[in-house]
Amino acid sequence: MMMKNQELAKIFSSMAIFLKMDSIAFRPQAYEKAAFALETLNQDVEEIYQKKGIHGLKEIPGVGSTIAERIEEYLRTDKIKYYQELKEKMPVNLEELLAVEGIGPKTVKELYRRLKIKNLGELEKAARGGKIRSLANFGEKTEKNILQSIEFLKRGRGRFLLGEILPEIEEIALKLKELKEVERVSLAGSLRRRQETIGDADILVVSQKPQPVVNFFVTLPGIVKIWGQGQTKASIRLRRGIDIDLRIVPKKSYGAALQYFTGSKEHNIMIRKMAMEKGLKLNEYGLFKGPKTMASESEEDIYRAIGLPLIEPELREGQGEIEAALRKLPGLPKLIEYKNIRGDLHCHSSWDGGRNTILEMAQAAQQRGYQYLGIADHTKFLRIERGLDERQLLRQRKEIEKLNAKFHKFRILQGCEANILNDGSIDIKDEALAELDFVIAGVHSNLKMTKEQMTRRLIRAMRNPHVDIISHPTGRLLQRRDEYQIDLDAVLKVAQETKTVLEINSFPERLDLKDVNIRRAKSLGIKMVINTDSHMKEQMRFIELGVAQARRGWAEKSDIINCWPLAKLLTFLKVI
DNA sequence: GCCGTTTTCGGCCCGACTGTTTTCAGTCG
Repeated sequence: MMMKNQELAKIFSSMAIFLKMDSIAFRPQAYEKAAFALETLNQDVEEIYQKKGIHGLKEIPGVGSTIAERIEEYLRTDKIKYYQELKEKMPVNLEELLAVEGIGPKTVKELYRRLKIKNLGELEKAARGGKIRSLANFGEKTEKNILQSIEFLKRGRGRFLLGEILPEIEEIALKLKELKEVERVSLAGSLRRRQETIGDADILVVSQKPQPVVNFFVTLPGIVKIWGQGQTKASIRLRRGIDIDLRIVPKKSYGAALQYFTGSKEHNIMIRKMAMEKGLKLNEYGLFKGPKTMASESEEDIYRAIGLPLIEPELREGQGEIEAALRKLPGLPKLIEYKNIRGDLHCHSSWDGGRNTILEMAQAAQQRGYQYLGIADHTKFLRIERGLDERQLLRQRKEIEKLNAKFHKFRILQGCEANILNDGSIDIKDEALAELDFVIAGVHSNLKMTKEQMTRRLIRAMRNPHVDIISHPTGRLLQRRDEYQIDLDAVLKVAQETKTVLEINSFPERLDLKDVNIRRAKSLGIKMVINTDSHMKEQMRFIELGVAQARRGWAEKSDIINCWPLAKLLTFLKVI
């Protein structure tokens, strides 16, 4: 989807790096900005060009006449001459070499000029052969560091799922909190913004005595490498491969530091610019007017002094949040909060092979403070998941009714997660679907259809009057499988028309819908539901990942049907 | 190379740490 956007973004980032090699000022940032704009654009650059030509391209922020011409050149000839020239001058595998910790554009250039190093393999060979230490401004230590970084790279570094990293880092944060020198601990960076995958973790600590905190941090169990340690910061790698950066600041600059280290980079550049326009200087120690501190202790103070309301971390992606904050209407959304969830409408039970009985799942839901639980077991097409048929659904209904009779102020709703077959029909008869409190339908088979077929398949399912919710609508699995081919615009349009609810599936590798699609759905007034898809009661905690994704998608509690009071939900689902 | 309710020219975010140097450049976030 939107291939040319991504291709161009990659080319422009590479060009920025080539320009940095030659210490060219500012032009690299211009290319980086254009790359970011293209990467995050939700329109196809090809389409823009077809419809509005080069003027349309220039409307993209960060794209001026020169870059617009280069985009045009690429769309027409599949090449950019200037880029080819830069590449010929320096025919190296940038992506590979820059992935090595401590190697930047200048080093790549020097290594190529002196040793003709073009890729990771050649770099490793040179380092092993002791060739690097002989270069001017390189030494033994640099050579050793390069070798070690390569080792780490080979062992498969990459990004980690939010869901697997968040609990681990929160545990470390707790340990830090217990130190007597520590006054406050907060996660920062992409973890605090709850990005779906995390490159490395940032922890911010408030302390008057930083040294003991650093010492404690670099001796945590499970550390395989200390990247560096200073007076106020340290950086380590844990055995499982995640890097953690720790920063320690005095209380008075906590807000400024938190704002600074939460990012994103794009958001912060815009904030800093706004500060400058007001004659202020913003850094991680505070917001200053000359020698005078205007704000520093809390993020809220900083934003206010710049003329903005506090912007929630999940929104700080440079995707229009500052513009929205400056607007009166519609302004910033009042984001859904973690405590707004009143129930989970997609949990499996032992009926379809889940680990826990309906009662156990219901008890777990009650412990979470929920008012209701939706049991949505697989249906018969999915034999491998022991999917239920019409008769089993009827028997399950009896069990649920019995359980419900015993509850006070809690209710189990019976649904199912039915299968959308190839032609868009549902694998359970309409009469049986009509008996259920709600129906989730999802695609679980034949995922590799063409875009037209898959779109038609989903649309037909949504037009079934019994179908209330579409589960994991785009089918992606993070780091494993792409979304299936669908025309999402067409699907959203039908969801809007049929009032079909789209799921925000909270499973760590799903998070589907994802943030940008949640935002698109919301803008069309489409309702969503945050579900965990739990196959055992322990997985119900994944709900916080779904809420995080919803917040990143600018969702408010009115957009999410399982934040509504039960009565309103039941009316919506047409349960009597 | 982009951008403009201060500007069509002159600005463009900033500090800590490291390793190599003897005063600083490169990298990172």
